[in-house]
Amino acid sequence: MTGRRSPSPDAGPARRTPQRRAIRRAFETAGRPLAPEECLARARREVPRLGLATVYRNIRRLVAEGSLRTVELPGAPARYELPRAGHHHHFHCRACDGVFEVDDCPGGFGALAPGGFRLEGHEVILYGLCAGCAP
Amino acid sequence: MTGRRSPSPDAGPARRTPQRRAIRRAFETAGRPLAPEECLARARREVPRLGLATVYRNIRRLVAEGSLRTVELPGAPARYELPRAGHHHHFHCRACDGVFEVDDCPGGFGALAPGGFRLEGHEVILYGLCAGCAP
DNA sequence: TTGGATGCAAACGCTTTGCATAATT
DNA sequence: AATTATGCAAAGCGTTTGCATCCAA
Repeated sequence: MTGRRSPSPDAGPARRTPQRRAIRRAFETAGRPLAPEECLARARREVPRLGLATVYRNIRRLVAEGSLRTVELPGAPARYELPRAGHHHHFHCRACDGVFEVDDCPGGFGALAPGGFRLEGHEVILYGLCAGCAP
Repeated sequence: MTGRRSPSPDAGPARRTPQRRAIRRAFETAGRPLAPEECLARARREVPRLGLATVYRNIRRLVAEGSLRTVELPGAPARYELPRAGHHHHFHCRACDGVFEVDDCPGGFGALAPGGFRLEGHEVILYGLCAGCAP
């Protein structure tokens, strides 16, 4: 046996708490990837005393469980989204800072990698103005 | 007139210091984008007492001058590279964490943006193993 | 009752800034 | 001599962790 009990991490089966419900609901109702702070703001509508640390802990757990997926962005805090069907990318609005799903992928990356490099994956991020911010 | 003298920022014409020389040389000899810490390590070979803050300040100034370009990456500290000719993207090695230039671009992003969105730019990051790390 | 979950605050890693000192022009 | 540049340490920002308390099972 390990001999050393888990330090404090949320290891066992998840318990049903109002915080968890509110956090999960924030993602379900957003319809787009959320940053932790955005998730906090939304979830606080249900649980006003909710703390940011709780949001981070739950996001981490949901990601580990596969109920949430991490969306890493260049030069911006990560967003988190509910897992969707196919391979897709994201659009980052320069005005409202919102992130939106983009269903498709141009493909054709195989030829880009320099000789001797092994290509294992890719990321595409589109920038501009979302429908709500475009004039 | 402004009436208030510059707070402390490096505003005037750049002076020639050994630190600056070493920092610029770090990028010139690297042949690939560098993170601030990588730049520090390289520049310290010439100026051992060089401080990290000095590296950050000089990088910021070089970027403002256009002598250096920022390479932002998802979930990783930004790199900085000497400005090259055409539009290009980057390859991020999962093993050594190094970043390398990729000369081409697949294009074809125009069709991806959702309806009503205004596409203004894009970023592509390739992942895998660089020539030095590939088996 | 009991171990996981929460909230608050402190700690962290990366980056920026304040300030006294060192160095360039 | 006048100022900018440097180095160090402290502050900021987003994220994680420690800990006493709270609560679901």
